[in-house]
Amino acid sequence: EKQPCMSTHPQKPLVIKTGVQFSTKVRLLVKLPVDDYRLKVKTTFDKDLPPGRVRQFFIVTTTTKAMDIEDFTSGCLSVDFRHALKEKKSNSTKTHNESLLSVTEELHSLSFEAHFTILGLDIDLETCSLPLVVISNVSQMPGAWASVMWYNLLNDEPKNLAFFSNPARATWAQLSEVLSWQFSANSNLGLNKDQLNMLGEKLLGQHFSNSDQVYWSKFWKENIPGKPFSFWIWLDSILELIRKHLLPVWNENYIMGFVSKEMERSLLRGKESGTFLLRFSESHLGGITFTWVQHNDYGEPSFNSVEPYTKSRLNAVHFPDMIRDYKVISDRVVHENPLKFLYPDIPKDEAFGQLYNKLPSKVNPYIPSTLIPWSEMRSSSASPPSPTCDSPEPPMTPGAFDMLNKTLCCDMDDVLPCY
Amino acid sequence: EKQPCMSTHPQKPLVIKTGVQFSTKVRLLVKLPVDDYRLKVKTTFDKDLPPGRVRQFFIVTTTTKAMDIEDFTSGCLSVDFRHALKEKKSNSTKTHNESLLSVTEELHSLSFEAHFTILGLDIDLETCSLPLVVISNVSQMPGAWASVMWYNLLNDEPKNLAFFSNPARATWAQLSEVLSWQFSANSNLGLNKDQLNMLGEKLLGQHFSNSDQVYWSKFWKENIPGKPFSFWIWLDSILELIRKHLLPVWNENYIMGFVSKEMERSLLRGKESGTFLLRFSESHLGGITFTWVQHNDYGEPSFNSVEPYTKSRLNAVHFPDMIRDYKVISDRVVHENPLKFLYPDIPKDEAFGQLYNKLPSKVNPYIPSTLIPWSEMRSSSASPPSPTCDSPEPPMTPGAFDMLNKTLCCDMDDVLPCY
DNA sequence: ACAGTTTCCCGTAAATGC
DNA sequence: TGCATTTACGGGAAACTG
Repeated sequence: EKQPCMSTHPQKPLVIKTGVQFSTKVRLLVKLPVDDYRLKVKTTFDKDLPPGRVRQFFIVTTTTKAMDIEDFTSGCLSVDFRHALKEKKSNSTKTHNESLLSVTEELHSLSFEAHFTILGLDIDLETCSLPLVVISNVSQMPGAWASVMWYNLLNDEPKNLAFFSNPARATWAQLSEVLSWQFSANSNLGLNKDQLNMLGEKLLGQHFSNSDQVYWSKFWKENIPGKPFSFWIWLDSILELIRKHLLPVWNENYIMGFVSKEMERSLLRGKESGTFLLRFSESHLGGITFTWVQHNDYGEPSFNSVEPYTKSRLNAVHFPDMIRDYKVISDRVVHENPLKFLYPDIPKDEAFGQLYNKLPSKVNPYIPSTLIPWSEMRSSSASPPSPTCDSPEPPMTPGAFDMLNKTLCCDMDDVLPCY
Repeated sequence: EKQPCMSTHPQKPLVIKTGVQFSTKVRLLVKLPVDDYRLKVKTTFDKDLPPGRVRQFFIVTTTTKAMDIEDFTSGCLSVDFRHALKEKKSNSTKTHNESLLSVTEELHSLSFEAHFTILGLDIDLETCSLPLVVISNVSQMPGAWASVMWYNLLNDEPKNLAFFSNPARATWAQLSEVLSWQFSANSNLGLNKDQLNMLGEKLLGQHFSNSDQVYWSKFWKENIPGKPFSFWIWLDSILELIRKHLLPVWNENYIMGFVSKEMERSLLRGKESGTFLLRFSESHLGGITFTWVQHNDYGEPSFNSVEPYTKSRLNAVHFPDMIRDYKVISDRVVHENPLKFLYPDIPKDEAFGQLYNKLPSKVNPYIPSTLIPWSEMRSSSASPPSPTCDSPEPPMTPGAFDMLNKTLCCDMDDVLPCY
């Protein structure tokens, strides 16, 4: 009969951080015959304390408020709350050992009650929020949001606060839809088939089908083999990177993002030298890199990926400007920007032109100085470079790339062996 | 008889931010005959509310606590408090108009009381802190600290909470000592005569003496002519820059810092090309720049200052590395780093060598990429450059500097005209 | 409308608890 | 001791308030 709404973190409802205000709204969906009746709603946190809860919280703000007419045409009654939660420091003897759940898997709820008497009848109204996750620091947000997504994707019983003691599995068909939705919820663009395919391989291995199941632990708890973070922590770091630093570039669909290194190479192999694509780092949290292809005199391709840019660098330099200004220097000569065509064949400035920041062209007494992204490559001593300074745009020395490829082959972590 | 101590912000005692804990300690300096007596100390904020106070605060934590034996050898009694303050939202009618003082000029106090009876005598003990400034955001810290310094430098009456309704003036002799102390309190190095002289000229004009007086308003309230900030706000931004980004460089005395542009040029004029010095920006808050001298073929010096580096860039790149890696590029040729000798004649690497960050030398599959500070200079079309690429370290083209000097002359804000 | 001031709350670092 | 979780609070930005 009553319908509660919750609003906390803008895009992350159902997660509540202690000490941070959140709003709730309760609406009475039936029209009472007496609309001037002072109908009081009382809010209770964890009214029916579920078993296995270690932490207890209470509402530090007003818990009781009278309903009011929300909309004069309908005469609907509603009430808005502005709450905040605090942990009850219980010196309880029960330790965390009984539940192997982490705090972000602990589900809570908010109950709303109202009592009134009409025509001699005592009426009790009660409603309850969807399960909530309570965190104490934003660093717990990724885990909390993972729980909210997983619960609402897979739970079909009502108010199943013990869901994570035995969490259901998601089929890839279900999960991939949610993942794409996470991107479209944070931007204007979801994930396409190819991107989802790469993510599916990451979770399920080379050959998988839509009906394959993903375990909650594989999604959130267990680290990706060889990496110090789980699948969702990795993916969420990318969502945050997009939100904070790459929104226009992502919205324009200029970031291929999720592409395996095998695929990356096979895509770039046949393209013109200087063709590049943007890809999220699989080894660093919240990193983006570009890979470009360069063909040597014999037409053999080599692939180069720049060290991923993370938020600390993107705070200092605008990402499209990085692409515009990227320089390779060898032997004191600044080579032409090796990034020429965004895959498949869009001239760089045509794609990114409208995203560049204006250069500070104001006349000022200082020599303008910026931080530019650059890479220094040393040519191998066997083939000393002869930079053609007279040429306005000297090509990269093949020697530099030979050397580079040798280096690249030393580490198999994030790069394919060079054949 | 009792001696209170206050501890708030590490280096900024007597400033209290609402909602942030601070500690106090009260020590009984006389030894009472009964040392097991439960002597309770009560804390009150603004016990004797001074007139003209618009804001009222109260202590949200424990205000009363029993003294304890601090030191068993002396048997001294003392008590430690951990307090926090909150504003009393008084719906008082008195507005802020009666006092033209800003909140950081409003002085408050903390009182400590204890009562006991001994041998039939009622004894009241009471003591009180030095005047306090209460702020609600760290952005008010510079103003608050200015008040604390000025009060403690110049007030000689006891507990003069109305001090800022008619603040005394400081002689330059007094003030310069305090300013130097601010630097030595934040680092290992105070200010020398030359640096203080530049600051004195900024406040008092070209010719001044130690007995000249500085007005409080000139020190803190009024903006420096032509600038959107006052003297202290400017100086404090530099203290913060040093604390957060330049501590080792400052401690080594490598930052001349406070030097007028006239002086800068006269110092560099006679020095070898590539001699540079480090100076704080006078036009940007919390900025540092380097100026180097370059002599052309006729022996005429030109001076170049790079756009000041502020915290956002220093967050991304370590300052000594900026000096090591600074590059000037013209016509696709990277010139030798123009910074060679730290004034007067210390080879750059000898001075900064031990301050450089290690370059990430780890082998990884990515092309290492860093942000480098660089300036691009275009040579004038009249004298096309002929970069000598065969020379391992090509000198800067004179043409580039001619062009640059023309540009420099356009703006008189922060640079001298070129003669 | 606006400037001075406070509130809000993220994000890093430190402290705490198990 | 190490890891999980909470607390602390600086700092940027929004909200408030005369």
